[in-house]
Amino acid sequence: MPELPEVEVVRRGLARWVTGRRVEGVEVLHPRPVRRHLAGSADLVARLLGARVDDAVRRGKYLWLPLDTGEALLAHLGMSGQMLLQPPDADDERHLRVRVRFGDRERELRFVDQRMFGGVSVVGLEPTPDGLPAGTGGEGTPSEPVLPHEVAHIARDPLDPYLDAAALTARIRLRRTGIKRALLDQGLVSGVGNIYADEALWRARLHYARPTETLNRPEVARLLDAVRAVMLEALGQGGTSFDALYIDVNGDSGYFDRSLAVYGRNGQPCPRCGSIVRRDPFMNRSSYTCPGCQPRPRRARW
DNA sequence: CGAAGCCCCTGTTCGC
DNA sequence: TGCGAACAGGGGCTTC
Repeated sequence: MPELPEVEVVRRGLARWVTGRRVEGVEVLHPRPVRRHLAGSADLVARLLGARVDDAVRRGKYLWLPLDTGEALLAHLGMSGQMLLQPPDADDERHLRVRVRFGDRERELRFVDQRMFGGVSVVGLEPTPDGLPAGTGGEGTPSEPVLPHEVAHIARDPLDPYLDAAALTARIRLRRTGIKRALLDQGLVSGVGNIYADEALWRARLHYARPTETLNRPEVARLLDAVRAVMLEALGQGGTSFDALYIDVNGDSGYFDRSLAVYGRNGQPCPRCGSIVRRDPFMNRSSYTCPGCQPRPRRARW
């Protein structure tokens, strides 16, 4: 799925366009992507009609549009979700699931999702436990200190200015698991998926199966710096796109895939030491490592 | 509480 | 060419 940088690219595109616009029409074309809206699609439509969008906010891979009704349109892109801003006369996409029309008729918001792991719902907002802004919003302005209940269990992400890095480091070191599993745990730190986990581990020269309790504080700090750095670089290049499944609100691909050191580069040389990158099965997925830079620890855990 | 496995979907690619 | 298996960037839920 799109990970943090890709979702942030989408958030920025939405913030620029939909903020201040009022919903005039909503069409749900498939029930599955609205399954998390338990009251049903008719209720979802009713709550959106006439509402004005006030912002676009993101925490980790979750994205929501606060409305002037006090609720928010919550979205998760899952593995293949897209938020597109299209001219209303553009042909419907093959996997178009939800359409939101605005008063001005210039563009409409389309939720497109092939695999339908993602979805949208209309949710209430509640105060953040710490009273701090919930995540990344606006045009450089902090978001309001409220977030959807559905996002309350999601930790702050590496690009969140209010992330407590010292506390996160301590929590990681208290875990009893492999470091990559910890990185992928959205309740510990959010926004990191398979691609950026592998890239950050490579940059920090750590193997994915390093037991968390064997990492010292500087090692964890180095890893978190690497996560931040790789995400910022990806953001600067519009995110990572392997195919047409991840694109921004205008349908354009990012090009960070050209900068990936190990992810998806099985059999190719490590850009740092030349060793051949390997792919290992990991949690029903894959992990890519450089055997030279990231030797497997004697005591491995995953 | 934390850790780990299962499952939800569709489409493409790969190997036989 | 045909077909089944493997695989694809996630996360909620259940169980232990």
